Formats: sequence, C-alpha cells, structure tokens
Amino acid sequence: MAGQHTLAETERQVSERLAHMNLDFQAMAVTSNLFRAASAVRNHLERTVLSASGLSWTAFVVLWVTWIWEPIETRQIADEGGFSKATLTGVLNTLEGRGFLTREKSKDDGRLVLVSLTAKGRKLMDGLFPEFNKQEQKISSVVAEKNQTLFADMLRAVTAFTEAQ
Amino acid sequence: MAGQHTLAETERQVSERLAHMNLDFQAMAVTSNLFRAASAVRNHLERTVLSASGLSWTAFVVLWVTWIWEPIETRQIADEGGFSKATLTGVLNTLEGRGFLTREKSKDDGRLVLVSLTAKGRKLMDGLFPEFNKQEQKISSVVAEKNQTLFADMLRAVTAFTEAQ
DNA sequence: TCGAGATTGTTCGGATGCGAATAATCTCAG
DNA sequence: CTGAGATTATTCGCATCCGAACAATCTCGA
Repeated sequence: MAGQHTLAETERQVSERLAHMNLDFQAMAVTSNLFRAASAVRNHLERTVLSASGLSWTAFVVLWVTWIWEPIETRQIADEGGFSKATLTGVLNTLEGRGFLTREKSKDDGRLVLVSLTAKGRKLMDGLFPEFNKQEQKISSVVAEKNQTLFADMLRAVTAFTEAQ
Repeated sequence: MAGQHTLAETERQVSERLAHMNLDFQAMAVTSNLFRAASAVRNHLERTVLSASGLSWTAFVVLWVTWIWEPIETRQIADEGGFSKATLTGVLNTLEGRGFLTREKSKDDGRLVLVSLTAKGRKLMDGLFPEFNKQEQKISSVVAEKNQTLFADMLRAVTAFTEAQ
C-alpha cells in the first residue's frame, strides 16, 4: 500500500477510465476504501504486535474468540472469525501444536468439538491484548471522538445487511 | 458469519470478560467491526459475483487494478491491492495461465515487469464489473446517502494514518 | 425403532499469502 | 568507468484459505 498513487489520484483515474459505464462511484469508494483500511490495519497490527509472538492474524482471532467465549464450539469460532471450517481445522492444529489451546469432544453431542485456552494460551493473551488494544486506540483516534460511535454503527450496519443477503 | 451471537451480544460478552483490564472498548469496536464488515462484504461479493467466473478475491483485485492502469508495473499492483510481491507472482501465474493478462519486460528498466489485460481479460471485466458495482451499491445503501462521503473519508483517514505509521 | 435427512469436523486438492533468500538489473559516488 | 549498494521479480518453505467430498453423529417423523 501507500503506493505510487495517492488515494485521490486512484479515484480520479478510476472515474476517467470508467466514465462511460454509468456506475455508482460513491459506492465504489465505500467498498474500496473499506478493504484498503482493513488491509492496512491488519498488516500494521501483524507487524507491530503479532509478529513478535509468531502469530498470524487468523491465529490471533482464533485465540481472541476462544479467550472471550471458552469453552467454545469450533463452528462458533469460524462464525465469529469469518472464515471456513476447513481453515479453522488447520489453524487449530497449529495452535494446539504450540500448546496455546486444547480440543475436547463434547459429551452432549458427539459431532461437536469444544476449544479452551491452556494456561500458556491465557498468559499469552493477557500479555498481548493490552498492547494490541493500544494500537487499536491509536488507529481509531484519527476519527474524531464524537464520530467513532457513528463510524462503528455504520460498519455494523454494513455487516448485518451483507450477512442477511 | 451471522453466527450464534449477535454483534451486540458479542460486545457485551467482551466488556464483561475484559472489564478489569482498562481497555479502550470504543477503539476495539471500531477495528473489530471494520474487519467483520470487510470480511462479510468480501465473502458476499465472492459468492454472488466472482465465483461464477472462478475468480478469487485477490485475482479480481489484480484484474481490476490492471484494468484501470494498464500497462502497469507489478510493484504497483501489489501496492494498490495491499498484498506482497510474492503473493502477486503466484496470482499473476494463475491469471496469465488462464489467458486474462500478459507479462512483458520493461524496455526502460530490465528489473521491471509490465502487466496488461488481454482482449479476453478486458471482456471479462467489461461484463463483470457492472454486476460487481451493482452489489457495491446495494451494500453502500445501508449507509444514508448524506453519510456515505463521511464514511469513505473516515476509512481513507484510517488507511492513510495506518500506512504512515 | 429405525432410517432418511441434516449437521459437524476433518480431509483433500489446489490457490493464495508471506518473509527471507536469490539473481538480475540499475544507480551513483569516487 | 567501476563496483558497492539499492531495487526488482522470482523462488522457496511453510502457513493459511476455501469448496467439495467424507465419515461420524444426531434428529425426528412414520
């Protein structure tokens, strides 16, 4: 990112190339900036916070969701994190191998697997998340305090609508 | 997504579990909803628009950036798309193999590679992008018209600040 | 009771995705 | 002119990532 072209230059070039197509450029700007922002923030947090612990973004999300909800069913981790069950299986293998969490068959329903953090995993999150949140705070501060709630609300609305489709 | 818990339930559980940690919950809500939104929109667009053409999200981004700027240097594609050069090499191999674009060594600088769409690739984007934009429009419509510019501006600010870090 | 259909986690094959190392090429001080 | 350093795309190894197929398990009407 932060490429040769500024965001403004890119948007100008886009409207120039696609002027004849009768498109909704405002909608294009919304989604395109949504992805740029998510991608930039993700890369930043991976570099500044997660890489020191050798965690990928997805691995961190899995740990975080488990931290909040443990014991948690795997299908719920995938739901909360927004990735597929197949992906989750692989990440759980990695994290279980590193000793951060454990899998356990549910007694009530033989199809389900319950995930919990180990003491090591809990210690990792206790140390990592405050640092993670400090970066979140810095990033969010570019949006004026009074607009942050509106910002989060709009993002929530986009999520809710899209998932309902 | 659209899991067992609503967004509100999740945020309540988070503040309950982490109440003792003195965190910035508003900042947490901003970034967490940023990723949920980006992920939901990406999954939705992949399913409704891209899967019919057998395109991954990243492959589509590569084609789109090339469509706008061709002929374009590979390093710029990676910049605009927000992924690494190593990733780009693989995706370019895939797309070149399917006949959507071509690579060509720069005459001015032997290190650079220029990418252009083939007629087949251009035809694909001519057909695909209007449909893609229609979905973008539907998604953006959940944000009130008068707020869309503010929304895009806030996303731009987040991107700019984060990349500058 | 029982079996067809639904649900779940895993496996499989193939396509991203990245950091580090590498070879080719360019730049520019001396 | 020249060679040390910078820049670029690729390669390599490994960890995601996904859809589809699969086996195990559960549900629930007949």
